[in-house]
Amino acid sequence: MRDDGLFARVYALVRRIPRGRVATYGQVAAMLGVARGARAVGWALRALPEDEAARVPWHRVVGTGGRISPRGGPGPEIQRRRLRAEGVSFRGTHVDIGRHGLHGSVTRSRGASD
DNA sequence: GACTTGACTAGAC
DNA sequence: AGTCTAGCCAAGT
Repeated sequence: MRDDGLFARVYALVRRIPRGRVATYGQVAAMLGVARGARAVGWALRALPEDEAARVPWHRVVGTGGRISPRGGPGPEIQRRRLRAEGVSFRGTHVDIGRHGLHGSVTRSRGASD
């Protein structure tokens, strides 16, 4: 399997998250095959270069329950604003993941044999 | 190969 | 609902 590092895999998956929809770190990790790699996913996004951030909708990735992780910068603020711009409903400080969560839309359309 | 760090998660207070 | 602790995973040093 391509060991391009977890980054490429995370980016590729996050990139195909439909607009107006959000996924959790754990969800992304699970789809990548790393059941408890939620933290690893966060690591990948933390290392997300600006040039990649331009094409990767990192703002569509939130924590469990739709909560936005406090990375200690203007990040959360921008993320929330961007999600809102996509029509995502917010329940206070958390995203209404029950309504915008991935219902299986990100289905990997790659070969059935990965 | 061991230690440290971090955009995580679930459970307890 | 907010805060703390313990457990997990991958990458960096």
